[in-house]
Amino acid sequence: MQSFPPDIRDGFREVCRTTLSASVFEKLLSLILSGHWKEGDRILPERELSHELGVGRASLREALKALELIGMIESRVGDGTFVCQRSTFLSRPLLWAITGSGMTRVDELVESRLVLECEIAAFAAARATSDDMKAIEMDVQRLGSGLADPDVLLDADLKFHLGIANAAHNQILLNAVQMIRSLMQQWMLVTLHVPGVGPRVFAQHDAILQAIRAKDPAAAREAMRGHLEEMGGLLIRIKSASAS
Amino acid sequence: MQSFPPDIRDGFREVCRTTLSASVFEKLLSLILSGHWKEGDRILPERELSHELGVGRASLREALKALELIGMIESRVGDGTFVCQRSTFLSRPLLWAITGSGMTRVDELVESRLVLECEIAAFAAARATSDDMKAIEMDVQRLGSGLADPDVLLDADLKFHLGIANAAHNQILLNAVQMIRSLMQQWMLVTLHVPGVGPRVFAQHDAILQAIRAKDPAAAREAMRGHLEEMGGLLIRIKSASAS
DNA sequence: TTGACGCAATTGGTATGATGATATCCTATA
DNA sequence: TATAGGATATCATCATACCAATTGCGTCAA
Repeated sequence: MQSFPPDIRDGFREVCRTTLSASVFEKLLSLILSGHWKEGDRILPERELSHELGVGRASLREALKALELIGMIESRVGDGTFVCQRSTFLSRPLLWAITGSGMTRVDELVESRLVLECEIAAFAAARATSDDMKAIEMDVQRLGSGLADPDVLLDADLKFHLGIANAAHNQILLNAVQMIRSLMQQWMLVTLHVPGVGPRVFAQHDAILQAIRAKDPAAAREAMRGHLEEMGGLLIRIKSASAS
Repeated sequence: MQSFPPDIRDGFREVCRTTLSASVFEKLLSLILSGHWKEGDRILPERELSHELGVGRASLREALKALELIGMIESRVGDGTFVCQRSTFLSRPLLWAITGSGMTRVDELVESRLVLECEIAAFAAARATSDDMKAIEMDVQRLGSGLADPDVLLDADLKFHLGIANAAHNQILLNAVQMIRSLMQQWMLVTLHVPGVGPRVFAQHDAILQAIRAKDPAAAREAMRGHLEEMGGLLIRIKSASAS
């Protein structure tokens, strides 16, 4: 792993122009982002890690806590510290920004989704590989066979849209979709509980899939637009009905 | 079995189901996001604040450090702790994700911008208020009168695009534009140094402005698309030329 | 009067040790 | 064999002490 000279402490300290905690934070961050520590991995106990890095436990804890608060790692008492899914930490700051400024407007979320995912569907139609197609097809099938269970529906729907975003081969847009999706998550489930919505979603997903399979960007864009407009409209109606 | 003596801390602790640092973090976060603490404000010294909240200094520091690492506050030894500008912290986690995973693909940034800002321009044309228009017009003028200085160009360009995103009246999309912009910032300056680009940008900005003023969404979308495609293409050519 | 020097107070940065709470694993006993 | 209990590992929190950097004030000399 890290083969440092006997005295890691001095070498480590020389590098740090800012504070120790910040250096530790950056080091841990890069270890996670580079994939050296993967999702679900358990990282060393605080005491060992602090000894290994040659810093006090307080400094290490400040870095760890920062990582935890932005959602990159999770600490469980008596168990250890674990790396979280990559998608969660991206959405959190945005979530703060939205909720913190009191702007939890559903219509803005729906609109943002429309802007992003229509074009993403078009890109996917132009760029999807056969592996991408297989993944998307599987999600459509899974949704079709789980119409009874809203939880399965929610998950299959999520995977479907992420699969398409993945097929668009643009990391930035993929991240954006993930963020918006996690912001909408709470309301999605409400929509999927409405009777008759499941089969409708299935049909629309299938239409989108066909357009992508046919490598027809314009058709994919319009199919996605129809899907999102209908579901978004339903969501907004439910929201305004429950508010009044 | 045994009853604890009345203690102020118990009330605070009972509320927190998570950890103490997380509670403190959320409390401070809301104080900043709600505007109770404004940009540039100096917040209480650690010792006083920890005493005020009834938590140990270590716990408070973990929360403060997290806020500092995501760019919301800044600590200076012997001076104090201050609230940063709001715009910086939004993009940081995404910045880490992009740079950390080695995906610094300019073409993806350009493409993402295209997807977002074309529709945003259309929304702006439909929704801009007279105040929005004034702000946008001012930025166009400022760019026109500062063609000689790339730094002014960069700033006026940024303000122009943010002004339009603001006029679209969608917080989510505004945040998205801010993020992508800060990711591109380093390369934007290179583009604006190319001779002849300044006047070209000015003309295109003006065209977009006219379309928005005319409340013509389709024209605004196409004007923005033309602008971004030309500048994006230029940027990609510069990047690939310097890479080879 | 004014400038420079220096000391003390303030404030964040770091380290350490102690104590508590909780999850996991192992062992002993019924 | 199954369950209860303890041993252990691990994070959570606090108190304290000391270090380092900055600020500000007061003193002293020109």
